[in-house]
Amino acid sequence: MEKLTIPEKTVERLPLYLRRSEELYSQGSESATSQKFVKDLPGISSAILRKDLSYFGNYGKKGTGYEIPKLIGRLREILKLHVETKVILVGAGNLGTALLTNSEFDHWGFEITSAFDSDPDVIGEEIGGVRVQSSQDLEQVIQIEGTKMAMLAVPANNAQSVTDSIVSAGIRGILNFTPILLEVPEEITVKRVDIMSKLKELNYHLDT
Amino acid sequence: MEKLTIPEKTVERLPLYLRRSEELYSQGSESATSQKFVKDLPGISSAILRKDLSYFGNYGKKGTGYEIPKLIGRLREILKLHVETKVILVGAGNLGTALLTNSEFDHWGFEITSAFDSDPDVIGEEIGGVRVQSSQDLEQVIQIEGTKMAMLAVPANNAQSVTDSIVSAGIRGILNFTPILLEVPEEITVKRVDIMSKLKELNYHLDT
DNA sequence: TAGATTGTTAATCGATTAACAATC
DNA sequence: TAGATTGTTAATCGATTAACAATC
Repeated sequence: MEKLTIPEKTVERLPLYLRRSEELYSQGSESATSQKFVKDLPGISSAILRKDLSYFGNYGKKGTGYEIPKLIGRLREILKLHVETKVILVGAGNLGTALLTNSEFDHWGFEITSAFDSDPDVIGEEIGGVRVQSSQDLEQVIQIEGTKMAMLAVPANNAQSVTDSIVSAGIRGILNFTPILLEVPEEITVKRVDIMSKLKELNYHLDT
Repeated sequence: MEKLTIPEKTVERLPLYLRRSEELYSQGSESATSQKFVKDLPGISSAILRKDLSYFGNYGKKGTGYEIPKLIGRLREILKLHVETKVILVGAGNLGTALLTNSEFDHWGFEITSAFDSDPDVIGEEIGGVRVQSSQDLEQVIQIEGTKMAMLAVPANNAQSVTDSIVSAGIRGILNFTPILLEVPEEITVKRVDIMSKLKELNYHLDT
């Protein structure tokens, strides 16, 4: 069977399409043309929207456009939002607390199953419905739960050692909120949330 | 005078190069070849590093590579880290607090000059050396300070109205931490910190 | 000098856009 | 049917890579 590979750029745009669909729907639109759809999505043309969607099937109606509720359903399927993916959080400081109390995870098919911290004052606290556990139990809990994804919101100086530990316990994907460039085996995927780089790009654009 | 435009992708990689340079330096390296430099920078080849750097001048030495301290200095110049750029923060909740107590801003040439919130319990508090002001004073403070950049860490339902207000007060670049797709005039630049999209991409890679 | 690596050119690759036949 | 827009092809554009002359 031939496996069609979806371009990386397309994968990156899909969540944006879902957000935009939900926005249009909440504004009362039942359908939208590709033109109307990409209005206010900077850098995305109607042609690219049509091409991106066409990788997954024929969702539009020639002459009229796309039915929003149907599109939302399809995008939620493609993005597998009906399956709950377990994620752990390491580091329950201010940022960790913001993540634990963020209601978006649920909407996007994620469940933060456990949170960890090394501060005795924080261990045992319940934040956003999750009880914070000791970092000492990290590896054990990952192995028991079988969790494959982790968010890393610890201080920079702990980032690499925590990474080594969660990777050896079975974590395969890491969302890294620290400024550290983590070293991991090549089969492990790391994505960074890099605020400073984003700010610098913004700054660069304002100057240009 | 001809203005050489730097590719967007190159601009995005520069902060990463600075981080990697500082990492190498802190590990005791005084110099590095392009090969050694891009080790552990996934998706970046030595050729692309050399090409990116060559847009700004000849920083390497043929036969030996790049001198790290010199490279750090050059990158800090290119990225204009010697100039302090003023940024305001709107929303001093958990995420806002994490930003206010993040020491990276200073290192990257940013100063959070003011923070705003609408919660009376938070207004007047000092967080990370910045006193939280009332959102009612937002426009006035922006105009007096002449700030051009803002970070938006407010609840989703306030995001668009706060945006309208800061844009009318003179803000030209926004780093958006909310899930809302902001509508702004086309001369205003918005960048998003989109955690759910990053998690979804990560998730997609683990499945594939 | 001999060995090594940069800076740069030309070739390749992939993604975006323009354009239009198919069709609702 | 007439008008409009999708889905898709071919052309364009831009970014990455391979390769090597220049040179430290």
